[in-house]
Amino acid sequence: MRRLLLVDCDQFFVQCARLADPEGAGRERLLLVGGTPEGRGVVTSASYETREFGCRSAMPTAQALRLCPEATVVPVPRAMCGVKSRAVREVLKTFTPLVEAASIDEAYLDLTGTEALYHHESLTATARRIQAAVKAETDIVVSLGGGPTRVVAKLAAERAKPAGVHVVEPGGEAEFMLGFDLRDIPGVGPVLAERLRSMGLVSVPDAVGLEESELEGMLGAGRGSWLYHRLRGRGSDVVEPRAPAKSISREETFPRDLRTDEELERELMALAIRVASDLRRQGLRARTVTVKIKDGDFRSRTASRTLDQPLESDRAILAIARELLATLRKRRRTGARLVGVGVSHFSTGEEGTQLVLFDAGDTAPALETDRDRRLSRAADELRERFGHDAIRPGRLLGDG
DNA sequence: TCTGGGGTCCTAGGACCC
DNA sequence: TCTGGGGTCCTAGGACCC
Repeated sequence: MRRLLLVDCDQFFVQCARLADPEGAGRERLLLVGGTPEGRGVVTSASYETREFGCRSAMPTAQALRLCPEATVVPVPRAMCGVKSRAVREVLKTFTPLVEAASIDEAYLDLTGTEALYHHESLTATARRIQAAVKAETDIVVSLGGGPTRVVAKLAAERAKPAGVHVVEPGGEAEFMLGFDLRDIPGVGPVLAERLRSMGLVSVPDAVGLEESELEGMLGAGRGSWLYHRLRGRGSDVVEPRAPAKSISREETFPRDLRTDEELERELMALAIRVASDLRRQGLRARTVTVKIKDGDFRSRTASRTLDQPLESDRAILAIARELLATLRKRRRTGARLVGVGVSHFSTGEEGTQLVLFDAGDTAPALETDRDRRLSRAADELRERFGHDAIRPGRLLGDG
């Protein structure tokens, strides 16, 4: 039986916004982070005070403002969020080497085997010391949940908020789970929750009496068995460092739907260049390029292409992206609210070079040449020295 | 008043190879 | 000449998380 903790920052973006601007956002009790009053953005984090009015994260900001007209809206303080996220993680690492950053504001800790080190204090006592240390060293308020599995630790942290600690003792998982709705279980989203509700199942007690085979019959073997164990607080208890990223993508929702191919291509270019430069900054090349479009009616479509040769240059990645956008637009040409570009199937720069060497005898022309790569790297250097606006797309792409 | 941006994982069908 | 099964890769879509 493992001893896991989930450390979760309370209203993380709100805390960061207040720390970033003590005289402004720092004085606002009714604070919404993310989006704008007029635009299409949503709330990333709503202060506890605005939640009294019904404001929630992921809610359109305009809607949140109608619920709470006195609220102040500020943009996500990205830099401060990065600084505080890393700072919190550093504090956590002083308690155990087994720290898994699950997201920007959450981390799992495995304290199994630290009992002697911590003089056999309770997990609750350790959690309180961690909470105090994080506050003292980073000024960030966290809540902690403890339990033998990740799902139990996660739900315990929800129960602990705000600024609390809740530890579920070994053997107490099943009973603890009875206090939740199915929708609260991580992995049960809106779609599955609605499907369960249509079968008369809303809370954990509604479903916990069903046999595993019954749930499998209702949801399919995989999901049914998965849910059967989740209902009892069973699941993974593995805490390990996050694997390296598998994809990089950038997307943008426009203030108004774009109707023409020309407008969309212009946005696509900016996004492709951002993706490509982020890719190079991480020393990677990518074999797959994906373009995503979300039409005005919210239908989302993707097109992707995987190549033998891994790419890193602005020119090559944009060329593929353009082709994919044309495919999507040919299939359905209607107003688009969003376009996005992503890359995946990474190799490191070194591996990429190897592959290109092997392909040297191939008759197919290389999609990306050394000249493309040199141009892109030169653009990276200019950006580094003079800022993002120093580069004009024409020059950057080598056709100017 | 509609509904962000950055990710991960899963599924399912078809191509292709052995 | 007809038949098949398994494994892997690719593509598209979608659920889900924070």
